[in-house]
Amino acid sequence: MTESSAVVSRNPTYFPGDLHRALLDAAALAIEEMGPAGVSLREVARRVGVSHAAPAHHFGDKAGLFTALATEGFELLGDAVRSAVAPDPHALRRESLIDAGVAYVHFATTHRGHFEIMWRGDLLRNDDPDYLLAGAAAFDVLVEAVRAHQATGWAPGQDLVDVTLSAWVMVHGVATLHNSGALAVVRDRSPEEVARGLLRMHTRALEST
Amino acid sequence: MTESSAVVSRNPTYFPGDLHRALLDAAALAIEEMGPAGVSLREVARRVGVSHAAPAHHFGDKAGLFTALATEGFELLGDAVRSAVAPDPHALRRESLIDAGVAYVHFATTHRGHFEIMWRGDLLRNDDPDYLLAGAAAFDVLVEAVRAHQATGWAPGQDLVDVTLSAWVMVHGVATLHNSGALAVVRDRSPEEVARGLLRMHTRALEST
DNA sequence: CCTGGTAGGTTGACAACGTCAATCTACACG
DNA sequence: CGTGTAGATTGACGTTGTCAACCTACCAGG
Repeated sequence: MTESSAVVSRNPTYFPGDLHRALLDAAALAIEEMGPAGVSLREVARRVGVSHAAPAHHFGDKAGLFTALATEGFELLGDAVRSAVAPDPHALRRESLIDAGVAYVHFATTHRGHFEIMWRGDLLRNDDPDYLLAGAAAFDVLVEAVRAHQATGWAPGQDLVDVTLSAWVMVHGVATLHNSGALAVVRDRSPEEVARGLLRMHTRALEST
Repeated sequence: MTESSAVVSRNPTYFPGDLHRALLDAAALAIEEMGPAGVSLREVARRVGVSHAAPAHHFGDKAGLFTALATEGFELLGDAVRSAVAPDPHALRRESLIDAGVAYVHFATTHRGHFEIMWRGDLLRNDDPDYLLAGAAAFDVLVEAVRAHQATGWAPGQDLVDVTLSAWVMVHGVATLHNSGALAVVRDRSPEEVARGLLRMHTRALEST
């Protein structure tokens, strides 16, 4: 321990562990702290402790890093919503849609680094196949939440995708307004509460249509 | 006409007309074309035909230009919603809230340059007094739209700000999802149509509560 | 041992960017 | 005619994204 207590590789060239992972984590944290516009590849490299060109080497370019982060964001978002909907897949509950929506908003507030980059087409390659696929998969999770809710007899006559779109628009509006600070100016309720209130109204409105 | 047909000032130092105005217009157009992240002060200056430092000279810095543009955006948005609500201020109509929301979405799609910058706190000074004031004024227009609707006997028991918040979240969700391209992936309906459907449901849900 | 080959990072360079101090220019006013 | 000043330019500096060239540790075959 003459040097320090940090784990240092004998090899100065090879990064100790998964640099890919470390870069994504650092990027997410940096976005959370400084906003997407304030993050540079060199800043991310500095945080991880590698050369300034290492991030570009791994992800092609800046858009590549952000695209990878956004893709991961969609996967995490899907996971979060899925586990909120179905703690037990066989127990149908009348709150599944509401819980899904609240989980969406909760993810947006607790994973700002990921969430903020997911919708910024000017910072990433929004025609990337993985990105598109992950986005579609996340939407499918929302559709499944509605289907589960509909299976309890709710809103039997409504088009599945239409109802999903309605709920999505609501929770996405809450999430983005909150993250831009606009929600706090008007009301000091938590975004999750606002979302829950909206979704309750939504489900009641379509109760037996 | 030895030179060209363009209107050229005899004076090379003074910009012919309102440079302030020209810079804002160029910035809005540039954002629409390249997204906020792709716009540089030098690019804006190039479009207008002035030196690279002229924009910063007028607006302090990049955040200053974007803040001014966002502030103008809130004013324009307020105007658009206001004139949609009350073509005749004495004619109470049951559609005033719906028209207001649709106008909100219509503005977002037809003024992307302004709308996209209005919510990006990392690119502007979101504690700027003018910016905050313009935002609050725009929200007040939404509140007035709800009040007008409520004056027809709709949703008499509901809190004014709460109902406004609900409608705002919906139309904002539609606007942002559309502008990020996500809406088109799921449904090919126009964002205005989606907003109208949502608001119709919203007004029916609270019809006599 | 040693001889390539390759994956993983580094280095150094370049143009473009935001910002700032210094400067210049045309006008207004005395 | 002289001087102040608002409006815009110039030139410089440090930072950024990107790219080509390079370097280093590891691996396989002889």
